[in-house]
Amino acid sequence: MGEVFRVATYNCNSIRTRLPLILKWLAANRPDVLCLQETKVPDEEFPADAFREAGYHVVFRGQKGGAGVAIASLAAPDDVSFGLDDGGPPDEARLVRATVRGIPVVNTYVPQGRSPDHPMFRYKLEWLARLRDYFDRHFSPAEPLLWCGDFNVAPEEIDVHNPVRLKHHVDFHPEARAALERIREWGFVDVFRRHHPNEPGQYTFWDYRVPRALERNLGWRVDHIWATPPLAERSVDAWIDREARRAEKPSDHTFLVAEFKLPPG
Amino acid sequence: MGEVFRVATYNCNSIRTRLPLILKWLAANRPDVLCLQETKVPDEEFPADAFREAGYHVVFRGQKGGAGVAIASLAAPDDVSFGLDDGGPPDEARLVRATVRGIPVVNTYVPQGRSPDHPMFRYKLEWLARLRDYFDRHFSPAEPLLWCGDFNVAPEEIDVHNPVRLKHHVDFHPEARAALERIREWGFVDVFRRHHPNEPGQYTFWDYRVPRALERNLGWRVDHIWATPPLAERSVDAWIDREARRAEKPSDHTFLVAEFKLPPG
DNA sequence: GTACAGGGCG
DNA sequence: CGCCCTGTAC
Repeated sequence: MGEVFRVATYNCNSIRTRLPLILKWLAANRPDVLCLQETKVPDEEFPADAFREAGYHVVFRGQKGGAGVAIASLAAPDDVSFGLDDGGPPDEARLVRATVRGIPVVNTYVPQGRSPDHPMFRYKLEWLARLRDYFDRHFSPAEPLLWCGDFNVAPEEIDVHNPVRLKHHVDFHPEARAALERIREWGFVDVFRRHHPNEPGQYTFWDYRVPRALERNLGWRVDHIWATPPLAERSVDAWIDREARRAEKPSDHTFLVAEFKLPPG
Repeated sequence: MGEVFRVATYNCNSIRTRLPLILKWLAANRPDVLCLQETKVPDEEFPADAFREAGYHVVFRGQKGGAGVAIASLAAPDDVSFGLDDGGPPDEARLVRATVRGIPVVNTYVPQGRSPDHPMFRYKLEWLARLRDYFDRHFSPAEPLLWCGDFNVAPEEIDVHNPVRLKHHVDFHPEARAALERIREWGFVDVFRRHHPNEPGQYTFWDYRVPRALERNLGWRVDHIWATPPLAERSVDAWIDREARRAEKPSDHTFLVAEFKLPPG
């Protein structure tokens, strides 16, 4: 037989502002794991009690200047750690890792990069290279592993509403896409795309500044759930919950969800 | 015989932040007139629709740098005007006047004065002198008239929690009290005090910066409803609604309410 | 467009 | 303490 394992990722763009929406979504969807990015709170202000009252464990790492990541889970998480551990800047508010029901989950908020000529863009490319190394040092593509989060990269032309005009945007820049491709080659499957091959217009982010971006579907697919092959093969479905982007005070991103059929026990 | 006319005043300290609280209070209390101060919005951002949906007319004058006044009324207002009209700075965001059901209402947000040695304190004293002249030019103490608002003056020792220590505060300064007394002498009755003579500890403002000011009742009575004698004689009750200061996101002030029995018609 | 930080203010 | 503002980031 086997049990369903439901995973979701959401760039909440302030956990303070989005807490009611997240609690409602958790109650309605009850995922085994929810990965959050851009929580934008220092740890002492993270609303951990609200998650516990909703029946979730939660681990998190934030700071004052933005960023911030968290993993909420129905089962208690094991082997929790934060940041890249290669001797470079650990950037702990951008990476949290936890093992839930035996499955290692890495949740990242990849640096956005500001503009192609800004030092932050070099840092983004370097960060993705360091992340590939991180997977290589800690995991094997032959074993189950989940990588979730806001990757700040749209992998393919199909993943942006205007691939020509956006060619030099930091989230669709050839160098950013190549850096992401290096990680995919290490051994990941794009779980959403596995269930929706060649489907255009499937986005997880719509820029607040673009008028009526959601209605006109002028979006980007920059949030992802990727899995190593032994886990990806067990995926049964994946979807984007656009309704959450139509809520009262929505984030500019929305929820991405994937389901896996796990062996019993 | 006769109908009740209920008037309220509230320094909301940002109409944007306080709108939910105000709408709830209006629904529960249904005053004929609500005078608001420190709306802190330019006119194009005043939430007039929300008042209309609550069944209220509303007139208002605001600006970018703070201040801002409004009069909401169940009946349509007549003779609406803004500011002092004596050739000096009109300061329109500090005075709104409207006639409701035949009763002229002047709603003011008197300048606070910053400190006794600051030019703004001289401006405050001058403003109160100009206001006395304004009443003299437009009205007669022999006719009904209401003056409501944040006067930024506690008239008597009984109206502050520590009259000795606060002697030189701009809101209890002898010169400010004298300037207010000049207006009272023109022909006003302090309606709240008429119904609560010699009652200490009756305040409408508690400084945010004083820890647990409300619980310790370290307040000030600086918000007022004053009436000319023919109207004051018809007042039947007046009270301070401290509950609104215990709400979710309260202002540092609270609502002051007065009721009048008007002749039929 | 939305939310942060930091500074001014009462 | 909790508004305003300005500037910055995405």
